[in-house]
Amino acid sequence: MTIRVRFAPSPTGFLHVGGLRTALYNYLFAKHHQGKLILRIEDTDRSRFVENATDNLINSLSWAGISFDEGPIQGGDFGPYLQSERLPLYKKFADVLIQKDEAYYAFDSEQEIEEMRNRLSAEKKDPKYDRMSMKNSLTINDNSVKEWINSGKPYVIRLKIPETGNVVFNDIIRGEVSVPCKDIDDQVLIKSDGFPTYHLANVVDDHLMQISHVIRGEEWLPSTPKHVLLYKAFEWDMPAFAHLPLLLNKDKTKLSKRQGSVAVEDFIEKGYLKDAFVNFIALLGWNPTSDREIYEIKELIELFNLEKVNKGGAVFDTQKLDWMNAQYLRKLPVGQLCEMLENELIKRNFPVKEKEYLEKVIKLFIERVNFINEIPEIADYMFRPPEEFDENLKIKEWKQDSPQIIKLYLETINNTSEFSHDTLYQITKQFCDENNLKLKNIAQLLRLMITGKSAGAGMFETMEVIGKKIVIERIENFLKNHS
RNA sequence: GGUCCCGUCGACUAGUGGUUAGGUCACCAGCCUUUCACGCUGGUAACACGGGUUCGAAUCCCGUCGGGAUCACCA
Repeated sequence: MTIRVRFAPSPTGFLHVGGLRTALYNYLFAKHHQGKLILRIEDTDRSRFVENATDNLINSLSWAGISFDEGPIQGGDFGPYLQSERLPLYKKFADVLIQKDEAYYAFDSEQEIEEMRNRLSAEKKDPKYDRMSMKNSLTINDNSVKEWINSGKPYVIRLKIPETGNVVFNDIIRGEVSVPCKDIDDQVLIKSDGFPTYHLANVVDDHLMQISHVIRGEEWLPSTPKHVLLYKAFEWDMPAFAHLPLLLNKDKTKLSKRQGSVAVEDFIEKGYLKDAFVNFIALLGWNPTSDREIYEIKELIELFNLEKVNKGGAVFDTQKLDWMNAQYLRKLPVGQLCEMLENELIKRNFPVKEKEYLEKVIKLFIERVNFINEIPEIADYMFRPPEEFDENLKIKEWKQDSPQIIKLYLETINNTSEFSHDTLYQITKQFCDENNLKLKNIAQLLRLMITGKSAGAGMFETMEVIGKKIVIERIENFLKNHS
């Protein structure tokens, strides 16, 4: 059997990280089995249609490196891949169900349904569609039904759930799941606007597109029995089901916008590296062994299997993601890091520096950041004079006798022609010995005057990169203002 | 509330009857050191609870509790 899986988002906005993980697992599963990955857009809800949402979805997906074998853009033998373009199909299959007495027409108004629910609630019963007390093709005669339909008045088609028995199905991740039929509602299949509901459309399409495995979020688990019943009503073979654990907020509720960023776009914007992000997401709910954290996509494909997917939800905590981003950042070639840094500098209107200079800055700071965009923040002084000086550092290091010491020191370095880390280190060390000082004191004093900050890269390396002229300028300037 | 799913350190997880319950992030301490990081070493920290089954349970069964999802003419 050839493996065919699909990612089936509805285009209602941006790609959610949970959606990305679902797509990723589908992708890994497909690639692992040399199968096909299909993108199907579930746009059967006209009221929630969002312009450009599909493009956004595809952009985020392709940023993450998830490509599809079939879909609305690349096409395929099982199209169209937009549900809104498959409308006649659903109607046809709904009619099949009516013929087989597995579904029925219903003519109730919204208000009538609400009244029914209120009545049921008052009687302490489940507010399910109360088939026999309502207006539908089960309760009114055939002629009236025909008349209603021919008159063009709105109606829906509902699935006729068996009254007794259980729906039992197997989930690859959870094992056997069983639900009593009496707890399942007569699901609307075709809405009064003629569009199918998700339930009908997804079953029909999965069948027609020959989907072998339905891999989707756990939020679909409660409605899976309806889908199972649908397959049975059509007498179709069922795909295998795998319901993925949810991605959670810190408070363990389903990951949502209210508690922080959830759009993949936001994470791209924040500067996360694609490989780091994918690596991290992949390990949220699945682990090959747990003695390793960093995996290339190739390895993920090789190792992935649904059986090892966890059952419990996973809190989406970005702390480890940040660490992982740093790991990937440090593996990147310097040239690429330079380009990234350059973009960040331009974005901030920092003075433009040549590539060689940026390379040196990268080398100084790459071990100190999780994101490239942190460099302009923590190392602004590499690009322009410090605008302020750390007060605490000043109080701690700038003593009564500091001006004299620095003046003396200034003379020493003024006389050196070679302004490299090694020579600066030697000179400073010697200077300290001669003046009975500790290297530490001078270094921190220099840091204060040249960078204004208490933390940074090695001071002599920093001075080497900034260069003699500017270093001396900054020291003199500081002396002028602090004598 | 009904139904379904789930329950190992703060977080991500390994574990499938016998382990001092392991790893990673975070946190703490020490080392390194011109500061901050990196790195290295060490540390705090978990099997929700109660019954069984068994010579022996994190692992199997039942119950309790807790958490979540879902109950639309949304997906």
